[in-house]
Amino acid sequence: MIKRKVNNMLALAVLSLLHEKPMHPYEISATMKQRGIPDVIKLNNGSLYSTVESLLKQKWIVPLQTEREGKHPERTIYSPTDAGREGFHEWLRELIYSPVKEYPHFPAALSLIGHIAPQETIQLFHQRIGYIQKDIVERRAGIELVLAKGLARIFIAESQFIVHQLESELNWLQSFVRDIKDGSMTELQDGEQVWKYSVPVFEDEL
Amino acid sequence: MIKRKVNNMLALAVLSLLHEKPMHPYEISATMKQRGIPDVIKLNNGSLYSTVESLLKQKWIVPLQTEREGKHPERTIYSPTDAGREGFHEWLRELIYSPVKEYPHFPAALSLIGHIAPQETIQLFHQRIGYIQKDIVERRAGIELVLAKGLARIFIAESQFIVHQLESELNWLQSFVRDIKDGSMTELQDGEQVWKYSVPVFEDEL
DNA sequence: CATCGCATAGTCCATTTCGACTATACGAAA
DNA sequence: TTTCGTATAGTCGAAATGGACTATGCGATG
Repeated sequence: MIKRKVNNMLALAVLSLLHEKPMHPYEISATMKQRGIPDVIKLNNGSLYSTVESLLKQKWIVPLQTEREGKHPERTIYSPTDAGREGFHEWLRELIYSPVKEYPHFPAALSLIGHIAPQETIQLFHQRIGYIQKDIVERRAGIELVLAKGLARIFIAESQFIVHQLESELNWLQSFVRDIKDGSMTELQDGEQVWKYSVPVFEDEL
Repeated sequence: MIKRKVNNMLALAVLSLLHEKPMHPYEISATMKQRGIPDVIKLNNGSLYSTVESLLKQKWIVPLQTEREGKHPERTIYSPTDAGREGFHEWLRELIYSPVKEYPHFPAALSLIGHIAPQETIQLFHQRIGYIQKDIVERRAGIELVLAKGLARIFIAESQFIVHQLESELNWLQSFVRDIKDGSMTELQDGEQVWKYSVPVFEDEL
């Protein structure tokens, strides 16, 4: 995995938009919102302007012109350089073919699940299941809407992927709840259901 | 979703360890490595010390004593406060029941897949499939090893979840490749396979 | 006709994060 | 005996991030 200087997804999105047409940062931001990019790439003002700054430093974009309208602040319109276009494509390819190490919160929390009693765990899982189900329904509706407008399937690849992964998570959550309930992971201690070998500390103490 | 002051997973892991026994930061780091925590929570030196600093500021931990050995730097041993223990449990519960908005790289890249030609996309997907398959095999082996040592299933919940999600991704990748190959998403243009409605820019230009 | 809210366009700065660096101790190899 | 690698324990500074803030224009609404 190459060590990239500019290495945040927002920069990738910026490049992809400038690829289409030169814009000033605010227009970039507006266009992103309109296209729903903030659903998959975190967007906020501060980061955007500082990202544009780094792209500039790396010479992946150049200011094309600056203009002003009324007494609004000056707007600088940027355009990608050849290096920027190439860098964008290579980066995008790499993101597709090579999985990146990431640290989602849920598995991290799962690794500490021993700190929560089995019965409460079941409750918490049920709540999560509810949220995920709702999310799936909403995303599916969004997909239907887009397809109804006649847009090509290529534009909803990411949504379909996300829904697919959510469904998979749902299945896992439900099967884990079943496993807790059937008692293979717990035992009775002083009239309470506890995990077998509850928390790592017990190993040290034995 | 509550706005937490200390809000990085490393802090959660620190609390979970101090929960077991007071330690100095270096011992925390070493214990984490030994337990494989860096697989699910990003660990690096700088972050660890600054995380401990914030936990201290929030009064979730307190220095218990400081000692020194030879001419090594002084070691400060920390212990969780009552607020720390409570905060830890509440935080952990919340992470289980409530899905957090996250921004994994792959869906972000997928949303820009229109910038890559269908044939190359197939190639890139095949590479990714290879990496994922390898990852699954390795993780499965790791799980077998842990179970062989007689550790309870509760300790590998996160690994099983991750493998489950990887398998799901694998299925999606393979089905997407099939969809590209069967031609429903592409069309012939000047003798080349291109996406139907290749890149958003074309819409504007029509 | 005043003002309320939203769109426009961006700045500022406190934290966080990350990686490189410092510096000692200590056993094994050359 | 020097030197090399590794473990111990942590510091430092550049860069990224996030959110609050500034300031104007402009249409709708009471």
